Amino acid sequence: MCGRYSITTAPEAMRHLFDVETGLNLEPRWNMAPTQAAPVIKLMTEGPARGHRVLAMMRWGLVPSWAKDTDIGVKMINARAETVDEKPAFRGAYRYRRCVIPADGFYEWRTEGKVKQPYRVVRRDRAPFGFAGLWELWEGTGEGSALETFTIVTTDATESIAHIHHRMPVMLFDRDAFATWMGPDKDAAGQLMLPCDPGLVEAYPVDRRVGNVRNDDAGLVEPITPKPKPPKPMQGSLF
DNA sequence: CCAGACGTTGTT
DNA sequence: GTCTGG
DNA sequence: CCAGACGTTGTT
DNA sequence: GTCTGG
Repeated sequence: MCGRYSITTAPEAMRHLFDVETGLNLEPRWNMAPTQAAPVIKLMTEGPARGHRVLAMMRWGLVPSWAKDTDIGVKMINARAETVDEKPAFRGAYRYRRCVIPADGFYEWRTEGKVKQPYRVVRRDRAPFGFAGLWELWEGTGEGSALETFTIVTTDATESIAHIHHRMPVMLFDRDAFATWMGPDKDAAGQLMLPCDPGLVEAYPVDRRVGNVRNDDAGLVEPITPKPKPPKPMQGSLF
């Protein structure tokens, strides 16, 4: 699945790749976590700019419009591609509010013996990409409580990373895919919800510090070389 | 009809 | 074990 | 997703 | 809001 990712791409490169203007001052994020505000590309749904692409900061964890409070969002950080067209929590967003979340890697944890080892999944060419996402507007009760939130669509893991984890986010690799995903044709968008070509991605182990959301620095994306096990002390004496 | 859920992952 | 915070 | 808390009373 | 369970 996808519960942590990175987006360190320079704003200028993001504007170019996603064809969207932004006045936002985007700092690199090596450790984006649920409930945090992340840059998301959507189409304006109303007003004179209707249909235009915009980059907005949204909270990760979709809060449906009918929710009494925003707590439910924590449980909605991912949406299964297989059921996104049916589930009450996602159906409306899937039909009308598909979005693209800029990223340049995501993290998956694998339990290895006693430790949970994090891996970072990236494109083999190290280029940024987009996650297929859905967004919602939650207006709450009072004035000024409006909140935009998003979720990341997941599918089966592609073969090259399946040894780490059996699910992965739906990845969009180029401008055509971004346009189709956000476009009006729901069924065309649905065709994109597949595991990616295994040749396009790879995974490598990273520092376990990424587990703590308070850590957010460039060291988190550096490959680590697994520590060799300390040699066992000699049992008995040879002499 | 009303009440209550509405989600995913991983593990057993 | 389960919930909350980030 | 993981990490870290998980509680109350009274006193300062 | 809308679906499911009873």
